[in-house]
Amino acid sequence: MQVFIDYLQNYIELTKEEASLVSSNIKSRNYLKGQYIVQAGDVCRYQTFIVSGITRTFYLDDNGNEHIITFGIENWWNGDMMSFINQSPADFNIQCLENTQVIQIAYHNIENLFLKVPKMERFFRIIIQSAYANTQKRIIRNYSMNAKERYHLFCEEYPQIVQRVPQYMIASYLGITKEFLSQIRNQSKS
Amino acid sequence: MQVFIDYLQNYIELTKEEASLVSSNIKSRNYLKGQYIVQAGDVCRYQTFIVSGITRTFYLDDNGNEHIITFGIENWWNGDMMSFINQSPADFNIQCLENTQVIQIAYHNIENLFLKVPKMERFFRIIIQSAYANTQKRIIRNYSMNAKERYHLFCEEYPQIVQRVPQYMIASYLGITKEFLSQIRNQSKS
DNA sequence: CGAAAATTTGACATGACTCAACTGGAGTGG
DNA sequence: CCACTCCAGTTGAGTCATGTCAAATTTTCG
Repeated sequence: MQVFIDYLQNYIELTKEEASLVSSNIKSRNYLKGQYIVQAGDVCRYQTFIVSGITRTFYLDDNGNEHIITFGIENWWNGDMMSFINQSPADFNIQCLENTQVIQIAYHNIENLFLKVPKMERFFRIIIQSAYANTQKRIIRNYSMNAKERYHLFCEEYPQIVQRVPQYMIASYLGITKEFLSQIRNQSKS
Repeated sequence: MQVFIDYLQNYIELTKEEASLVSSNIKSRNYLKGQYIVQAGDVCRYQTFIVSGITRTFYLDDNGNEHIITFGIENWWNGDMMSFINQSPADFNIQCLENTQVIQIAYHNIENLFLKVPKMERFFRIIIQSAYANTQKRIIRNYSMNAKERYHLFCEEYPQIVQRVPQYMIASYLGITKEFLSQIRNQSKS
């Protein structure tokens, strides 16, 4: 828990009472490799903060193809935002790719927490703002760069992820086939 | 101004005093067709709410190609989020495609407003949350649908936009060339 | 060691792009 | 009201980036 409070203090200042209010509204939980934090069709009941481990958020389209929307690593947030906001069935699956420890805030607790500690509202605004800005950046990259460029940029920006997840998932994240990624990697060697 | 206060009340309840605090921190402004609300390289000083008119937000890549990230119409927000948050030079341009009336909140006023009316913090969290969820949806669509499917979906979802902006801009938004969009439209007729 | 999972390889197919030429308004000015 | 230009949209030929499918190879891990 303390890890999480420390992390929060990077964004907002909490008094002792506020910190303990936060603590009483969160839960720690451990998932095994392969387990799901959210499954498409279920309601996403928590915002999930990753303490350790790694996750992937993916969408299964009508043709049965998986599309990875994002990975989650230490100190990142995860969750199907739409599903959480509206408490409606999730479109996405979130699966742990390693044993993963998380901190979770339940929907009914978060609203409660926002009332008692308005600073938390601020905190989430800040977090989501930058997640939003990053998604926009991603859209641009998909449009203005080719697959090879996107791959190399990804390797630079997220070396920790490249090392820890299978290549075919990176291909999926980049929006290309595993075969084509393989080809790209081959070219780069020469 | 009142239009904007009414709009806010859809999301949060404001007392008279709060409403007047909001009013005193916003400004109305009119832009002509072709004018820029934000230009890449400048700092984005405002969050901009569109009362009437239409805008496009686009990115100019290293090869000189424009990529439309989003359009903005009545009751939508606009702004380069990264630039606004960090008060750093903007990557994006926001241009009016018609004469456009907006409400703007300046960076220094918004922080001030958040302090005095914490509900506004809540309001922005909600707005940005759904903007974020929409961008994620867009990424999935780009990956799981081809150009023709994306075009038809766009026509269904945003008929108001299709009617009001030139075709080559829609092609740019969809991530394809104007020539290819033209071809798609031809196929669909038969 | 053996089976399953991940990656690679190669032949072929295709969606989407490029470039250049052409068409058809919508001003604009004489 | 005509001639001219400008801009958006269309058409077509050729090309390229990326996908598909199937088989071979390598890696992982029980």
